[in-house]
Amino acid sequence: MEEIAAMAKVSQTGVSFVLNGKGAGRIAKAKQELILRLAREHNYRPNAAARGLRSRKRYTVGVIMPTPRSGFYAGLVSLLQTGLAARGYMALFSFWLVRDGIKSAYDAVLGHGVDGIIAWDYHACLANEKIPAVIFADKQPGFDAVLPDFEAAMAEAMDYLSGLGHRDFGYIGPAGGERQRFFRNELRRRGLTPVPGWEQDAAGSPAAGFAAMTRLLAGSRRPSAVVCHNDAVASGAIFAAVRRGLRVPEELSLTGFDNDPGSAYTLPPLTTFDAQPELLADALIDSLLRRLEEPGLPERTLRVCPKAVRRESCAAYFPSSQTLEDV
Amino acid sequence: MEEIAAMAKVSQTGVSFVLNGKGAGRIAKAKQELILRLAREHNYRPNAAARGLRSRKRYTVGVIMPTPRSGFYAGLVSLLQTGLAARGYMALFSFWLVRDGIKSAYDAVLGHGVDGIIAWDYHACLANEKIPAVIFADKQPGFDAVLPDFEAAMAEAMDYLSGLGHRDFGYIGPAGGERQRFFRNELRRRGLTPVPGWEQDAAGSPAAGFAAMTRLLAGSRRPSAVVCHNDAVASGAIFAAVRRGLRVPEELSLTGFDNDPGSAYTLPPLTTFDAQPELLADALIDSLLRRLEEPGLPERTLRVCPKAVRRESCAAYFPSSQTLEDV
DNA sequence: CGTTATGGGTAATACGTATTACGTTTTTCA
DNA sequence: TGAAAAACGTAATACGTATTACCCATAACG
Repeated sequence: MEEIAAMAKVSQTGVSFVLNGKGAGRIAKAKQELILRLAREHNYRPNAAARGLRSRKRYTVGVIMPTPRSGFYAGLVSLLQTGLAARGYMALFSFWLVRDGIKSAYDAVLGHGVDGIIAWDYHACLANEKIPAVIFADKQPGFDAVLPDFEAAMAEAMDYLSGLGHRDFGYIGPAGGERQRFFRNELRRRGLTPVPGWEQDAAGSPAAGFAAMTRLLAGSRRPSAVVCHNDAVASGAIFAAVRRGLRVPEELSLTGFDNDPGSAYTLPPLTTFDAQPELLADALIDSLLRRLEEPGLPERTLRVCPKAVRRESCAAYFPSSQTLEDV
Repeated sequence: MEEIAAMAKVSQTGVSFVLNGKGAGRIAKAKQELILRLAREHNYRPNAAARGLRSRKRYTVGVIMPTPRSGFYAGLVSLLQTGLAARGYMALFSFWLVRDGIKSAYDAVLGHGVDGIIAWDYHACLANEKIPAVIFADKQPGFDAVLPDFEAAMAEAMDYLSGLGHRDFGYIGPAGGERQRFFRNELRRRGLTPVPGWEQDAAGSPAAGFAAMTRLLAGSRRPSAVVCHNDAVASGAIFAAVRRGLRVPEELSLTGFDNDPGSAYTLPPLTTFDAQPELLADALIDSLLRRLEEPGLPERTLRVCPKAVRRESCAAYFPSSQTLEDV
């Protein structure tokens, strides 16, 4: 910057003003253009560290989320990065694998200095550090939030399956998770009770889904429809069912969540709920930047309702599926 | 830092020395411990901008890569981030969607100030900016590189299929890409010539694979084995073939690349080549950090050979698959 | 004509850290 | 005992930018 100042025969101050668009009424028009041209030709790039030090804006936001494994999560990562970049911000991702790694994920991001944070689920760190944050898929008083409305989606899934005649429902997904709770609510609303063995624990991978469905099918009776936590789990579950000799969807209906890019090409193609990652990413970015620009704003919670994508993994209730012996 | 200095009754200088482990012989043992304790209790975090400004080390590396869409790429992203974090660095990802977006991807990263760059393919920017870099899947004189050995993997794939009796080979993947070149080399080595229509263009998504296989099968003759650019493409291709009424692998054998987390649960499970993302990520990180620490080192190229994963998508050559009429 | 605005410009400073160059006192050791 | 080394410590400065507080000259205005 000093060099450009010397070449244009002005002070460093002048160059700073011009490059930040505050030259009006301070530096002559002609000189402004000269400076801009020189900066471009020598492709000058302001030193982000110095700028950040002086103005306490880093143009950087931390994104703290679970380790991405599926195409769906990959898409979210890229949407966040590109969306943030489009608004002049850099995304600093920090992934946690297990829940107790969260603290260090926060440390990595905070140690590097960020203007704000996008976080998956709430974590106590957020309260201690007083840093602008928006929380994804969780609501905490005092923080903005973006919530995929899984409750509504679960209701829609169960309504759909009920409409097809199903009454024997299974669930595969993380035990104790939010979606499992919604699943049970829907059972209750229909006057049904959870059947032990028809709910199987599975982290969000195809392998876990495979294992869970295998366990589920080991029982003497089985449900006619299984709701899966996400598409990754569902793909493993379908595989397990088919390998067990079941016809999907004729003998077993399945649904997923997310609308993973691959879920249209499983056999059969998966009926699922598009989480609308573009909307989610937009909502997260907008919520955070809005708060960065205007800190005093009242809390805001945005809800994005997953959109049903009906494909071929659900069929009308098929009586003989009641017991394995019937098949 | 000044505050800690005041509390410990030393100068800021002293605190700086102690916190950077250079207190020996300068600050009394007891005071060192006091300072460390105070820093911990008030959970002091050095200002990264100031530190970066002063010492011209940002502990930051830029990762410039194509937009991740599959689980495989998601894994790579997370491996790079966590691997870098484990060595004290922060990853700044910048994704490009189409090739001409590469420039701005570089700009985003360079504008934020990074110590080094991990880049997918070589790009002219790298030569202009004189910044330490390691290139993935491409070799450029003057730069370190990490190369997945797709040439060897392709040879192994074709040897395997040849061993099963196949001689009519198709290929689905980006036209003009490196892997297509290797595919043709392997054809030539066997005295075969490419059949127009048996090579179909497809970017790396299941949807593209589906479309490509659909086009391929529209011809009057079809290959008995199709090599796919990656698992995402292969999953779409399998789907297209099965929907067309072909039995996989009995009537059509397929292979993929990458060993995507989902590829073990397609129907049938995909025979593929594990790119060994852990090794790749390690190699990239190690290559770059080594150069950051010791700039004068000679160029280094690391090769990682994908490992065959034989599952069920390939079968012995089946004569009647020669023409669609036979089926 | 005196006053005020406007155009054009700079010097000085602060941001928070790491490092260099200096001190002073105490210990070691020949 | 005297000199050198070690222990303990600080003041000053530089990193590159943004901003404040100034300055002077000329134009506009009552």
